[in-house]
Amino acid sequence: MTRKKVNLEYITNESKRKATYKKRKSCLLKKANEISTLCGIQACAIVYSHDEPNPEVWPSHFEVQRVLHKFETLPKLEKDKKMLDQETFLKKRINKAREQLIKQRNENMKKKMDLLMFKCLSTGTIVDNNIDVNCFSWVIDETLKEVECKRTRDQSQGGIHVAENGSRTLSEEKELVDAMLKQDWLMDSVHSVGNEMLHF
Amino acid sequence: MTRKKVNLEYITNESKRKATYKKRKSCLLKKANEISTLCGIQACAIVYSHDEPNPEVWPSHFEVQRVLHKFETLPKLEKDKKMLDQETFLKKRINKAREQLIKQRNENMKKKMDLLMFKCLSTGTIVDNNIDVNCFSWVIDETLKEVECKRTRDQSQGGIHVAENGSRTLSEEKELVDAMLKQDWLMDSVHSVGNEMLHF
DNA sequence: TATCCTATATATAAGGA
DNA sequence: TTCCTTATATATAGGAT
Repeated sequence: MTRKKVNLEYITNESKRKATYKKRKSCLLKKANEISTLCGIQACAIVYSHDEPNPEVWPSHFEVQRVLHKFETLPKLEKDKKMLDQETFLKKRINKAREQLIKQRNENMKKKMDLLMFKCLSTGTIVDNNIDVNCFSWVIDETLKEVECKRTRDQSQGGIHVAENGSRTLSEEKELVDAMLKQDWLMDSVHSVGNEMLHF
Repeated sequence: MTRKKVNLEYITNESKRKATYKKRKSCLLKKANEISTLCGIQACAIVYSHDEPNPEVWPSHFEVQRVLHKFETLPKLEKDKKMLDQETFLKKRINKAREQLIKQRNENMKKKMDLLMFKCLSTGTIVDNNIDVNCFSWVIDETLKEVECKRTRDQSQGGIHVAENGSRTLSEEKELVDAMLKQDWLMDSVHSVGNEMLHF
């Protein structure tokens, strides 16, 4: 996921896949070690490689067995509850992503309107006919309020400043949406929620 | 490990520990998902939190059980072999670190000698009495060879160039060694190898 | 193949809101 | 508490060796 943003999908090139496997396995086990030490918890990981019948385990076979035993002896009811873990996990991710998207759309709309407003001010004409007039006038009102507010507070003339808020451009937003729709593991895993994604 | 380089040790502050746990667990499971998808392998992770009797699992309870079953039914002999996994893993890390250290010591020695040599050339006297004369003269010989070689190849005069090879300074090397000795999880886990570390 | 390098993408500790 | 933000530390893809 560097030098090039890699898609989350099976790597067909074998040597590339193996190289990725090695690096990532190493880091994964390191991370497992870190969370276990830092937070003082029990954890284990089991990772199978393609060409070996035996998995690589962390932190040790013995410890894995200990954790597994604990896991296996959970009451059945608890187990059923835990069956939903992945779905819950993914739902959370999706909801978060959706909220971020909405937030950014709003930011972009605001930015677009701001831009349009200043164009109008400088050219004296409406440049774009495809605008939501209500929204546009709302932005203008808000901007006027801000200006008035600032003027009152400062008791000074200061010009109109457009906040540099780091919001994304429209093309960046499009990329974000595309990227989200490509998240197969989100899509495939939670069908009920996945369908909603299409309405983004 | 950002804003401040965090030591790999139990976080005593409870709220901080919980926050770290949540973040890291999320990332760990994400990573598990990624390696599984990218490399098309089976993997699972089980993480216990302090305040919950049930662990968080990835990718699902069902899949975890499938992987576990595969794991549990390994022939006993194979299991014993796998008992050594963590030790093997750590040994590899230690060996790699040791090799890097040796390499850098050599580079530093060479650099030191280079520096000394040019000081001698410019001042006309030996500045440092605590040198390994054999090593020093070897470096001089090597340098002379390089110069001769270059001259022969280029048939041009070109001055003596010291390669900018990015090797570390002596104080940086010391920091590296200190950092290595602080790696508790390396030290504590492999006693037999750990003792050798002290002789670095 | 294995290792090293390095430009980017991610993860994440602190510090607010 | 949970969510954001931001400055840094890590992870890691693609190349070079």
